[in-house]
Amino acid sequence: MAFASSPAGPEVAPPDGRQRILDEAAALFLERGYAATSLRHIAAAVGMKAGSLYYHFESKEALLGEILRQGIAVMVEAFEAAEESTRGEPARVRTEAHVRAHLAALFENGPYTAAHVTSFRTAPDSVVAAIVPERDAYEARWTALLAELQRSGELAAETPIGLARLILFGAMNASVEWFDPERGSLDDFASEITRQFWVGVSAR
Amino acid sequence: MAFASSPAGPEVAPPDGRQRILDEAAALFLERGYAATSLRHIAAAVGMKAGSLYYHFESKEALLGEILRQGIAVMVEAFEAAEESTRGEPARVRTEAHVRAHLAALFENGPYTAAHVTSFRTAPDSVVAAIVPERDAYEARWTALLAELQRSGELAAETPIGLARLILFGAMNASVEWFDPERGSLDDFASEITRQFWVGVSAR
DNA sequence: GTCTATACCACGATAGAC
DNA sequence: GTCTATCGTGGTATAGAC
Repeated sequence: MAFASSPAGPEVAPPDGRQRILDEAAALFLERGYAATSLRHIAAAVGMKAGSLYYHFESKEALLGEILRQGIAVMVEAFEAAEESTRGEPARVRTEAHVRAHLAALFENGPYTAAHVTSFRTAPDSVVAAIVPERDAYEARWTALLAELQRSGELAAETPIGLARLILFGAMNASVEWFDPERGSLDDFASEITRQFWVGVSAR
Repeated sequence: MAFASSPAGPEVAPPDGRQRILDEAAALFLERGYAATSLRHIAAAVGMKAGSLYYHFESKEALLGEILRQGIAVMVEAFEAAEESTRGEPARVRTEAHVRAHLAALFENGPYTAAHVTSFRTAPDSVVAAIVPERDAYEARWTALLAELQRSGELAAETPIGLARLILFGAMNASVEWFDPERGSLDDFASEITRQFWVGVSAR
């Protein structure tokens, strides 16, 4: 309804052409994996023939590269929004906001971030090499956040930041394998993962 | 040396035939993914031709199925060893032993468990269906362990067991993407992941 | 138990019409 | 911007010699 009754704005128009292909390809890469998804399959999902894809992308690898990059962009955007909305808040509140933002990137803002997380490890070397710097930059933001919380004395001084980030990322990213946003609340999930990360599971 | 100087026993002999193929295939599936690994590639790693693989396996999918099953078997064995060696110990000690056992399955007992973890999500439906019961059984053991620790009052009563298990599994399994057993100590890693799971990262 | 040879198919990619 | 048609390659799988 919003689309039919509102003037055609770039933010509500259904994606077409290039972006439409990326949307369908990201969803298929997420569901079946990059290597198992053929260009004919992607083209069929978009409603065109395989050869036509080459008007928009120079190769299947280039298509994957673009998806991986957009997956990072979505994460970075979510991170920055969490930064701004929680400046000056206590460490645990900020952490939960960032966890919620990362989960939103995985489950609420299109298939790009989830496709990135599931496809990165086995992506062709040349594709990986091109996006490693952007990935590192995102990870560095998290490391900086945790270091800041540690400096403020709210995060335990003995906790190794690098390992803590990897453990938290692991817990969050692995949820693409089992979390279904239709059946569970992302807010509740973000809250619980933050609670376990922050104070653990022991009775005290 | 152990091999050359000791009588040929089944436990030290290098694998041959069927198991040798499984070893190489599991390593390749782990490294490059199932769909991206061809039978010709596997055969070359073993030192034979692709057609010869069909003497040992009826299809590529059957080969994957066997690898996924062995991946579970390795986890189950490690779990049971941890059970027996820590009966009656405090909750945190038992938890750490089981975390260490799961990590050993991932990094020290061949590529089967790691290949399972990385290949399961995008494995063909028929292959997945056949091993789901065994997977569920392994997960049920962990759920039972955590429930027992909760009944004993050492694990917080308000912690949802199912979610705690998924978060812990996520943190452990995701480490196949970054942990290198040649560079880091698995004992230290198991200890730190258990500490974070158990008491969290907050300064208190 | 492994080989050679090959069938058959789907893949990524290109050329040129429209 | 999408189509049809096709190229060359490499995929899984099979048959039969050794």
